[in-house]
Amino acid sequence: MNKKQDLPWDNPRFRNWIALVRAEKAVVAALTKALQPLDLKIAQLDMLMNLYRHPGMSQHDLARRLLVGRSNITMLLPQLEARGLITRENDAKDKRIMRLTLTESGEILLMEALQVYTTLIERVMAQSTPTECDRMGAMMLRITEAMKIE
Amino acid sequence: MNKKQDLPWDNPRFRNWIALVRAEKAVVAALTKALQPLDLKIAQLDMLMNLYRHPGMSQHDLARRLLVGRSNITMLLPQLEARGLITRENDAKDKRIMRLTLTESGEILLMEALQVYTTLIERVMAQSTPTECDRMGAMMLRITEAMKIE
DNA sequence: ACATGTTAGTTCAAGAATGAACAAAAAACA
DNA sequence: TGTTTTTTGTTCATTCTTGAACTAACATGT
Repeated sequence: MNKKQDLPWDNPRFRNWIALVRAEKAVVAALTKALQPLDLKIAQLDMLMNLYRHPGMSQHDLARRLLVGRSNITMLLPQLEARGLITRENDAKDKRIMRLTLTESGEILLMEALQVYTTLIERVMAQSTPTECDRMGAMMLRITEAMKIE
Repeated sequence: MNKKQDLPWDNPRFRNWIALVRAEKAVVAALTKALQPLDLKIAQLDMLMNLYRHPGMSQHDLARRLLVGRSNITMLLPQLEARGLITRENDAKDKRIMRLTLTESGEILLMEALQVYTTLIERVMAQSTPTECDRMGAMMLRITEAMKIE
């Protein structure tokens, strides 16, 4: 076993993956900072975004969509509820389910946050041509699919 | 202000970014699971990798390279030290600095972990041609650079 | 030499995320 | 109907991560 040759740093594919991870971290850090004036965490923004697109969602669905545990949702939602950004109502038919919806002020804050988000992403994606960007996006969808299998 | 038109979901660039985030999460989840038999967390693997490439690194340098706080390093290193994977020695000249190095068993474990890591990344990157993969990697480097400025 | 400032590492309190165990409600099925 | 299983959400203990405050050691400048 030739050690040197097996080292992943010499592998272009590996280096490209590392580059992706670092880029993602850098953008997440920038987004975190950019959202501070709105007093919003990324996890909170993710929740608001999902509730905007799917009003009346249950906590379980929200957790699945965000790829987090149900308990995490239970812990984080009260913050948003206390700020009046969302409402939690019991489902009429199924008393286990909590139906989540954005309030008006929640929607307003979301729109502000999305403005911040898109501005940042524009800057990120301005680093490549639209074609290149689309190609990357398609590649990422394939990767996500590949990870689901086995 | 046309609301519908401004929604980021209609923006291809935005969708591509979301795809990247989801792919990264999926791969991280897969890697976390793949490393379980070795009883290694990703954060620990990152540390071992860096110590392998830069023996005698200080904790501060390690923190900067991993983009985490210094205190995080302080909290996590004792685990690796207790398992005999690394050593921490005071620098001879500057008594503030702790010099970190991999032990032999640390290096052995690292090699096993790298095998797991590279196998996974091969599967990830097999989703695209080498050219496409390189293009993506270059794009990520540009993004990282763009995030550093301002 | 001495005062000031900077750097390396630690400690601590707080927030976020996880998974296991649990209660209540609903669904499946005999 | 009555029993069992599944689903939804909560609670709890644990781990990870952060940022601020702190100590010790070094550096700078007068």
